[in-house]
Amino acid sequence: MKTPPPKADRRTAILDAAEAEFSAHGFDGVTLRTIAKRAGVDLALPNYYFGPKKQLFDAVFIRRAEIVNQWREDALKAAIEAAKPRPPTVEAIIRAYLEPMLTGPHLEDQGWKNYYALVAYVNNSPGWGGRLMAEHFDPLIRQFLDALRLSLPGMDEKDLFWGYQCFSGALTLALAQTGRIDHLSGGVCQSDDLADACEHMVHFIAGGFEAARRAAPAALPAPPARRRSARGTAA
Amino acid sequence: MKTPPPKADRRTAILDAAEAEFSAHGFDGVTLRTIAKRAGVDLALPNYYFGPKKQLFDAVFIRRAEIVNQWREDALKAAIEAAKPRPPTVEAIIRAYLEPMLTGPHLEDQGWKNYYALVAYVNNSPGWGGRLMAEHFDPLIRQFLDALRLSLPGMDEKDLFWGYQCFSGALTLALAQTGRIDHLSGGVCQSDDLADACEHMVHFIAGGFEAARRAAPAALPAPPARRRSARGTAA
DNA sequence: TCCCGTTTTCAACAGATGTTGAAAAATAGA
DNA sequence: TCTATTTTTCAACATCTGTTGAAAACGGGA
Repeated sequence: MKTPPPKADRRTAILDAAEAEFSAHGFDGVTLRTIAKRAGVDLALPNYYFGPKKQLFDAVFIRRAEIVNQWREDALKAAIEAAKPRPPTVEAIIRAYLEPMLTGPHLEDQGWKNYYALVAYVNNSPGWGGRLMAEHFDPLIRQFLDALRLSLPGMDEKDLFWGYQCFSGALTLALAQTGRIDHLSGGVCQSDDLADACEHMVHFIAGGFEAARRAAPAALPAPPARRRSARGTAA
Repeated sequence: MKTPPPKADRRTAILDAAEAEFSAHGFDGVTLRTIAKRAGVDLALPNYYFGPKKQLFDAVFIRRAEIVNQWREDALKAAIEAAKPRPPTVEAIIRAYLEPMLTGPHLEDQGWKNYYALVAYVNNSPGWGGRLMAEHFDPLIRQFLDALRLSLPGMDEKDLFWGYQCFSGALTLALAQTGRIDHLSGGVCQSDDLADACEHMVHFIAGGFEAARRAAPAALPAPPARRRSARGTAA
């Protein structure tokens, strides 16, 4: 009566259904009727619990955000602790960023896979997507950037941020689980095998950051000459 | 009478408008009325020229695909030629893949930037997006993978494909130009400065591929022991 | 048992959506 | 000019969309 009792909890049924639908078809590709039918509830019930459609989407996005953030923060602190008094390796930091999300028993739950695809969708959506990401993930990202700065002494700030952009892009595409790599590799890689993706990403991304630092022109007054050829502007 | 005369060409006006709208809001986030209004034409005209909505989307996607493919194929061949008789460096291959898209005078045209955002949208869309990408970009991608194989002797196939997945993800997020990196870096990086993104990506991605080869367990009978801790499945 | 707050259902709304057919206008060939 | 073809407009269609208000069903405390 006072606190909302978790009874048979149709709330989570709605969230699960919305999660699956939104992650597969995007915000505008999904109707409340589809969600309600999938959740096995009346059409009016999502609105009763969550208000308008956009608030339902936000509720889905937020539900698991703090959980995964906590995992990653713990992993980062553990990596720093394990390496003391020196800063951890770049690879250890990347691993702390990726492993809590991409490996572990929670991946048996299809709901988590749907959620990851949803995060990928949001991260690639211009405008409102960026706001959602910034609000819920930026604080932790800054912690990782701070750790990377310590592990990559002398690295230029611009290189660091562009490096993170590469990192984030690689992770985002992995989270999307589009099946592209399955087709391209002829089945050698499976995009829903997130643990496999993680293990490979760790090496690739760590190597990328270190190469980006090596290639940095540090504080040279003049940048190296660009080699480009002119080309027509359209067709 | 025989050939469709390109007159005042409302066709391209429609394609341009659709390109801008689809890239900003996705397929389902856009109405034909919005596109028609933006193009300054009647609502029925898109349907007259392109058929149903999905075919209009495909027409937008295809229009510039062959152009950019031709650019990249030329750049790859030039890189191979320039390095003969040895294979080109990994960095040269990555550069041939990125520079034709991300640098050059065609980026003055906002239409091209919109198109790139559209490609990012398609590449992150599960299901039908993968089919579009595969149909129009896979042949060229396989050429680049072949070149990478020659430049990375001894690299495991799985590592190569997962490396390409990282590469593709980094590029895709850059193409999306979501503005995330602007906010995160406090203005140090600008996501619509694709030439800057390109120059940094070249080093990062080339380093990633080389690190992925170094880290490869080659053909060891038993993979190295995984280090993970158990964790709860949800909350 | 009754009562009251919560949850669920039902039916309907006002507006938007993709698509179409027929009419009108423009165009080009004779 | 007349004529045949293409292009453009107009109006409407059937359907679907998010949202809502009122009624009904439920559930636990007296």
